[in-house]
Amino acid sequence: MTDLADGAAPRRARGGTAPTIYDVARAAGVNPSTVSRALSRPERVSTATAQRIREAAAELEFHLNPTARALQTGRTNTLALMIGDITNPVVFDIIRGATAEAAQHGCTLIVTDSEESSTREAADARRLIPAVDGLILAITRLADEQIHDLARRKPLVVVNRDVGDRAASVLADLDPGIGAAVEHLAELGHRRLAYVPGPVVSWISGQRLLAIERACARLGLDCEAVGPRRPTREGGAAALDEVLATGASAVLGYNDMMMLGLLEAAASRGVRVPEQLSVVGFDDIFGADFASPPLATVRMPLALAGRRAVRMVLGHERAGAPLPTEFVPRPSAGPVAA
Amino acid sequence: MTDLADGAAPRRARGGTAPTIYDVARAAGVNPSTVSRALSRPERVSTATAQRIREAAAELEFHLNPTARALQTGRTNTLALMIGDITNPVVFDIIRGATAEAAQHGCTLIVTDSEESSTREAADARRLIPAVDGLILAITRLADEQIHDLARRKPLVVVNRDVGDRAASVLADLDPGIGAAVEHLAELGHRRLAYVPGPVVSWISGQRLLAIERACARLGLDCEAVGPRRPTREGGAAALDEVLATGASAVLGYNDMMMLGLLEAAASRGVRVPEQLSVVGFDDIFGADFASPPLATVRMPLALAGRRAVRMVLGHERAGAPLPTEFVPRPSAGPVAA
DNA sequence: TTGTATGCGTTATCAC
DNA sequence: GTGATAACGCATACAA
Repeated sequence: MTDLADGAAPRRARGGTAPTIYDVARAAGVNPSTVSRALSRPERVSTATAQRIREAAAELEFHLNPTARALQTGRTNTLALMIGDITNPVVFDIIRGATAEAAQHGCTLIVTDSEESSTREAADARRLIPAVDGLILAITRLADEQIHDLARRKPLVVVNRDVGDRAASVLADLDPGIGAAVEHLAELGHRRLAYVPGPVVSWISGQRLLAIERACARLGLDCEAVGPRRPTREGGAAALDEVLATGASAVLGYNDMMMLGLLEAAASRGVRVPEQLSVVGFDDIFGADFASPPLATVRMPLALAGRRAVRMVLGHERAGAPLPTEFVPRPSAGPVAA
Repeated sequence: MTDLADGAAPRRARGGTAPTIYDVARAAGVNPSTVSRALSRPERVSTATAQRIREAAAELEFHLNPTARALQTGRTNTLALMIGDITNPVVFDIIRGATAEAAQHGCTLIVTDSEESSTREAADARRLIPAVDGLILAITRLADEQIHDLARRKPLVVVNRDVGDRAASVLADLDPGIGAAVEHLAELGHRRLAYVPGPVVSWISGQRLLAIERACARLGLDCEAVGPRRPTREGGAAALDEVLATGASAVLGYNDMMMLGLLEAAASRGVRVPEQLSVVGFDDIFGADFASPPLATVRMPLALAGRRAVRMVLGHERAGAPLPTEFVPRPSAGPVAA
């Protein structure tokens, strides 16, 4: 079978470098191309030689060189997950779902953080695109046209943003979650709502407002949007005054981060939640459940979105129905004061 | 932009495939090897031809194929950052620091999540190691020997764990932060502390206890460790009874996640913090500052740790002094009841 | 079923 | 300073 090695260590045909299929071929007494077949297309090789080759490979601790394979096949088994701002807790679940799904397909995931810079995001995309089989964009700052250009070169999926029919996207159906949230507020006696938008350029922020307005129209509530804010705790805190000025008894915010900030501002200024103001966020990020008071929120299945994005970019799934959102009632949404 | 060859679009020498240095060479009227030099080693080419080549490359929208380059040079300009559990918020600062530093060096970062499985971590490492220039292990579940094996094949840095002199690591100096925390508790009148360890296998958990014991010895306090727990909110919540049973007036936990859980358990059971029990965590994760009450904690500069890990694995920095930790006082640590 | 020959796109080693 | 040519390690038509 194998020559006697002079130790427990696998014998390396050549110095410190990793063994190649040539080394395996020599050890197994076959041609290198047979080794390649045995490892990539086992069904095209007799079971006997396949067995011999596997043993030789194991003995040598051989592993296919992914770079060489990629150069030949054009496929890298690698996906890029481009994150606009990795400090945003919503991406945690997306990353987790995506890495898990990618692993199931034998794919590795490259995660980039653009630190909110569209310039950097564009540069990373250009650099990465020849080295990956597909791109997933989460919280992208790129313009629709830039996204379309990328999508012409490699499979591309955008999470949580509709960029038209020239690029695929994983979207959420906001109505179930937002509908339930507004219904809940209506049942608690609220009649007048405020919405704190995120960045004006955010497509999803606009969608959230539209869904809120649909629900309000259906249930006969008023809704007023205040000035847009940065999607941060500071932005939410800064919005408190304006929200109170609207006379609304409940506020919905672009995301949890902002409402967490608004909650802090309310506490430090003696505005009681939910007695004086009910608060509802979006995303159900880490911390929403143990904020004080715990933050009611509308969430979408982000890990599922990450998984679906991977399946779509790999061509294993076509764009399906939007993912359902869900309302999570918590103490920050309470009855309107008598 | 259109794909029409005779439009304003860059002319593609061949069909849909990306242009190569051969295409650039033909367009610039030079040899392919000169193109390669002009792009990788501009100083070895006359400025005139370099200029011509750059123009031709730009015209063709040419980009070096990183796969082919990697096959030839053996360098991929890629690092793997292997995360033991990506749901742990501490890793996000590490990821952020590492991605930023890697970007500065023109390196891309592959992030993996082992989902707490050492088997999977080992498999990912074996699969990735031929495709990267180095490995960074954060929250690794691998045994020291496995780590040493990997370190023999590629540069490797472990974050927050000492694996001896056979692999590099980025460590924290726990004494400043823990010393300040214990001093703070002592000044508040505490005399008896409890420590809730994380997993018994966790090297860093043991280190934290040792540092606490050093500080207690110095300041004349008592410290008792209770049974180890899972490093989760559930684990921390489950430890509450045992902590109270020790008679300690203050508890330090392996990490913030656990102490956040303990805080919740205390609230739901009517144990007032800090009046009946002061609580101190580790890591200063997202949410620690707005928990109720806000959680005092000891933090290390995790983003800096990520940056340093990248520099070390790239060979740009040798292991330096441990990174300093810092105590962050917050209301969960208060005066001992009279 | 297996072996032969060639190409993937780049860099490296020579010549010139 | 530039050109020709051989690797890098694998996959794949094609021949046997």
